[in-house]
Amino acid sequence: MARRSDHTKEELHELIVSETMAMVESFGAPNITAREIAKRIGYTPGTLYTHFDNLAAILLFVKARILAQLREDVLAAIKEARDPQGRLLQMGYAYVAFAEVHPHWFALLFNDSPEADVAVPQDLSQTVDSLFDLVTRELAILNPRATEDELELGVRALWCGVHGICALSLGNRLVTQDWRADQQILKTLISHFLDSWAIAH
Amino acid sequence: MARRSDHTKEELHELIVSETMAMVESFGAPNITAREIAKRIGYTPGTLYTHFDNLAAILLFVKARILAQLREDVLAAIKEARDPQGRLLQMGYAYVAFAEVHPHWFALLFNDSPEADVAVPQDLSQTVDSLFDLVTRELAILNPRATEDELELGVRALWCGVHGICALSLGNRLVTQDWRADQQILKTLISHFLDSWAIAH
DNA sequence: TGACAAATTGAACGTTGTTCAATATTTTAT
DNA sequence: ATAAAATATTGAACAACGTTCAATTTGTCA
Repeated sequence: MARRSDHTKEELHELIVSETMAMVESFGAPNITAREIAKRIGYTPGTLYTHFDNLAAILLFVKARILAQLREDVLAAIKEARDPQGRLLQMGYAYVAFAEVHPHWFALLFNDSPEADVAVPQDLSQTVDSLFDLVTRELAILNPRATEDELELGVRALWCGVHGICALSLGNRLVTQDWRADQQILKTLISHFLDSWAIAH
Repeated sequence: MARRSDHTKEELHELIVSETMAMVESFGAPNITAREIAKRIGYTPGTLYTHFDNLAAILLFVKARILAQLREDVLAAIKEARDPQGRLLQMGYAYVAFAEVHPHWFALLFNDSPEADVAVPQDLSQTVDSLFDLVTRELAILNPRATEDELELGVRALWCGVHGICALSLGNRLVTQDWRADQQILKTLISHFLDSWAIAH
């Protein structure tokens, strides 16, 4: 059993969140138990509840970290190409790759309905916004005459499109089944969309 | 307590599945309990397990019904338009509308990872295949010169795109937030994709 | 009517998230 | 240094969960 001076409040918070994040990655959020988290960090379950309201609250912190990591991946992908089309394609690749390399993380981010009693922290919205801006910038270059509304619609349409590939290639094999050509699907989707986008209006 | 002669085996099977389906619609699959199902149909929990292997098995039957209903909605939508673009748009509308009218059904269909010990029945795959064919037909009309591989890629790209809108407009408001213009996003996505599709190759 | 088959029950098991009085430890005040 | 106050941690407990299964009830058929 752990001593009080083993970790400061902050260290323990960090310990819990990072351990949970690792557990989610390996066996998925639905299989996470408070008792297992506690055992792994060398404490008893009760301790978790002196630092967090409940399990959902812990997972919310994990969510924020996962999203931050996804953002980093997408940011890094931008440097892989010099033209807008290429950058958007690379960003899409990064997004899909993230979902396939860390399926459980991705599932936690998007499949879990948020608990009603826990508010979504600003962190999450801000990170999402910054990702939106990245896409918006490229779409604006490709079509300088697009209005703000058109841009917003375009970003969301493209984002949803890419996201759909991830969502369907995840655990549920109802649509993508064993086709496994997600990258080709991604290229098809983005190319056709951008083809028309660059000309339109 | 229920009598043996109250329902035949088939009636009880039907009773369980349809009651569960209604429960999923109103408060979501994760909040379904075996005890509550049993109470609602006037039996004890044990009875469920003489007709189904476990809760997941019941939900699998529910899944099949939900998918069948989604298929009917999409089928009905085809009659709403006379040209391929219009039909594809209507199908997309139907898909998105289904997700928004029955969010819990949709979530069960696509968010739930299938249990490892329960096999996906043919029912599901077949229904999905028939939906695929509907989209393929329209895309083939729009571009008669597309190869089979291109068609398959196109269908999946489009499907994923539409699905992404649903996935993101669901419980998780991380991306679509309160924008609520899913139909506009849908139209943007499909229009741009088809614009390029009809010309390309 | 009696024997057999089948359906249903209800108590039980192990596990879950969560709570909270009791305990152990550290910090502060004297 | 010692006592007192503050805080962290524990571990037992609770209700609810999915699931199992011996016991019981019910229906069927000879």
